[in-house]
Amino acid sequence: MIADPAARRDVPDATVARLPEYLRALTDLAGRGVASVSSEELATVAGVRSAKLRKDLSHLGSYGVRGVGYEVEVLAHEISRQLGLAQNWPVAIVGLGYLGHALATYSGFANRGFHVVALLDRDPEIVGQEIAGMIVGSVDDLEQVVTGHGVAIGVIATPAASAQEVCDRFVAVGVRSVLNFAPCVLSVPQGVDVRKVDLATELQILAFHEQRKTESVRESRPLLEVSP
Amino acid sequence: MIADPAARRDVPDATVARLPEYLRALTDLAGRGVASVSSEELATVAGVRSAKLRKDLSHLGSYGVRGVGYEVEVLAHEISRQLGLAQNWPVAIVGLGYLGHALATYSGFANRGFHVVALLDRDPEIVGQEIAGMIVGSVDDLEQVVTGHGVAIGVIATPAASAQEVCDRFVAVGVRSVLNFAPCVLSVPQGVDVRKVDLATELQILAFHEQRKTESVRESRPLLEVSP
DNA sequence: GCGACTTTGTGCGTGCGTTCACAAACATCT
DNA sequence: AGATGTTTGTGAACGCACGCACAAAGTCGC
Repeated sequence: MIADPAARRDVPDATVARLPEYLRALTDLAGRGVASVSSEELATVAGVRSAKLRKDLSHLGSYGVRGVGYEVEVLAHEISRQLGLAQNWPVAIVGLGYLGHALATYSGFANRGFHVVALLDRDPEIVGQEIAGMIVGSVDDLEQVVTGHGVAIGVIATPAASAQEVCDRFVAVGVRSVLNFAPCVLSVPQGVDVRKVDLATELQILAFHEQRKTESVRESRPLLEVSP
Repeated sequence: MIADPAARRDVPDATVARLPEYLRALTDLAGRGVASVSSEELATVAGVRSAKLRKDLSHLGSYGVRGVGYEVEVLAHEISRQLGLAQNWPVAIVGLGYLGHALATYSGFANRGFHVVALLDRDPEIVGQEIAGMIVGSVDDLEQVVTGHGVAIGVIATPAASAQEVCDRFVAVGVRSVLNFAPCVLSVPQGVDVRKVDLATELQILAFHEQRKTESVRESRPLLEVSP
């Protein structure tokens, strides 16, 4: 029963996006001493429907036992492996404003297979400072730092104006995965993955729905102006 | 030609999620003095296909001119209005670690219709500090602050262990939109929207694809061990 | 060992989102 | 005014993802 070769390819993007949440839920359970879970229980903890969870997991292989459920440790290890968290990814963070600062000190990275090996900034005021036990280097040394540490993932937390330039330099020295916190679109050659996180975007989506809610309240009570 | 009533309902979620990016692109263009854009140009700046952009905008109404394009100012204003950014949303941030700190000082909020009216923390060391021109209050006063300022959107930047409790208290005093940065699932009653941002999740998704890339490289060059 | 029960893994129908391709609508030039 | 060119808005086809519902596969009790 070799599950890997068949499942190795073709994991849907939507599934990949949920794997980290499953892993987090499993880690939680393991920490509470739970040894085995059903898809129903795990789905509740992860905030999805059980059918969706089972279909997602089926793309990784067959790691459950019918009539019983999943072994927490085994499943967590398997998801971890498939996500590539077995190896330790060297990460470089460019831009150490408040956000970069938060990222550098975020323990969620180290705990999950990521190792921040370099902090870089352009501002001479910030270069030389110690943040999270590391000395902030100059962005001038980006190429040297990336190749020296074998950085695989670049994190951009600079203002939008500098983001494309930093990205280009990352790509030029072989970085093929970029996490962008700057509010702008980065153009990259094929083969390079960019994921974008914009804090304001999320608030705006919430505002849209919030407005709809308050509008529907107003509609149920018609305005005086339109009444005869 | 009344576009609103027909378009007012049924804006697909996928479209709503892209509106902030369109707005950002338009603001960029306006700042550069551009008065009019075609869907092709705007799509490039926003990082999508022109057909998708046009279909998205069609859900808001008909604000373009065939043969010409869109007026930047008009379209930006319309998207702004539909997103609910015309009004100023009072936001409260709970949890002022590095991340909360970054959120409090993030200018992207104030620029886009959001007004941070309260910062709250549990740690007596942090309560009383001045951050981004505001004094951090105690989380004990959450109910009073929320009702006093009419907070509509609550931002949770606490550790996972405290997130659900803070969320419950938000909901109890009428907050129906929550932005959650804690790595956990929040359970809320129907009618309350929760959006979650997990910094580690994005890195893990990148790691997954990064691993696939390096694997496929290894496959094209077979390992020595399996060669005879 | 066998029946009853539990839970996984999955085939199938449905709905949503994206892309294509084109007609409608406007501007411009002659 | 008519012809030509450009760009929007949208109908239609396609593909992906989700949820349902159930057979397959295991456990447990007797």
